[in-house]
Amino acid sequence: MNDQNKALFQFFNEVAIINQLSSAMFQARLPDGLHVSHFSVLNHLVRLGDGTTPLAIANAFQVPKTTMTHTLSVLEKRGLIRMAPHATDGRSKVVFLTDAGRHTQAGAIASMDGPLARIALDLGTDTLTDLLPALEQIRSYLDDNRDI
Amino acid sequence: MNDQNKALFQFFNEVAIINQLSSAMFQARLPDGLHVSHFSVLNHLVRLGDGTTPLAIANAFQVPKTTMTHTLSVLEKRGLIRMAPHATDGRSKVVFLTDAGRHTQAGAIASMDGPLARIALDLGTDTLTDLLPALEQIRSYLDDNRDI
DNA sequence: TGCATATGGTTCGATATCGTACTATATAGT
DNA sequence: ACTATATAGTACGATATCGAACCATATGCA
Repeated sequence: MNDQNKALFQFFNEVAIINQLSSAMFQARLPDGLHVSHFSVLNHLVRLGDGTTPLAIANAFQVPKTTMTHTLSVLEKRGLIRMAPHATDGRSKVVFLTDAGRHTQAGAIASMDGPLARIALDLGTDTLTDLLPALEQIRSYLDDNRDI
Repeated sequence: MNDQNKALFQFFNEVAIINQLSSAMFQARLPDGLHVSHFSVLNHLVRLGDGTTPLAIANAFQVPKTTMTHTLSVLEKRGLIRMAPHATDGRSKVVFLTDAGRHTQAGAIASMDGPLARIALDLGTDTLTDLLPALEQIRSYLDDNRDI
């Protein structure tokens, strides 16, 4: 492997470690048995709107649909979402947030305010946000080239 | 949550998605039942040297020691590493790569050469490597502030 | 219309990850 | 030396993730 590829490899390695550490940080703030993956779905529904199908959510997170079936069943058992049959497609379902789900999401977001503010203070907001355009470009490229 | 924190939140979100996509890419290149986490340990031992303890490896990857016990047992069953008692500490063990382990790591690295070269071609190497200093700084900060 | 194929979702089995509790050995303080 | 505490590793149980197989409904096409 040449130096160029070594550097690329290191890039993905750094990304993996940052993800590991930041996930642990978020996890520690979530209520009892709520996993980061559960919160992510709640957050997705709040930000982009509910009423979408399980498969659409699975695709948005790049996880197999079986994983999303499991995640949604946990959220439903906890009363944070509600599933209804799809209006026009008999095979499909639609997912709605409950009041409890919105409340849980808001609480979780609020609990992360402190740590994020501290990071901004210590590192400077720009240290992270300056990277956003490039990261979005890379994410979009990888998303469009999953068969690479 | 203010705009600053929203941007920080988005940064970690992009990192998570890139990690998800790149892990899937690596995973697809690994031989049969070898998981990314297994390869990562092999790679760590090759790059930083073997003869270290399970706990040291667990700390390096920020995973619980129970997870590393499991990962190492898989690698040992496959004959990719070998475990020996620690020379001076009776509680501890040391981990060594086998020839098969070195061979597997080299093969996996080689198989990623193609995809990495293609990414370099499509995005430009600098698009990714220019971010490395900032990412290292962020990773190092998070690593030093795990209690945040 | 009828049949082949595609799609949305679940079930099931295998494995990864992780927390709690436990064992064995080391170290510190008296 | 003795005891209390700390540390390295494992056993076990719970949950997350994922692939393969399956069922039900939709869609395309003759």
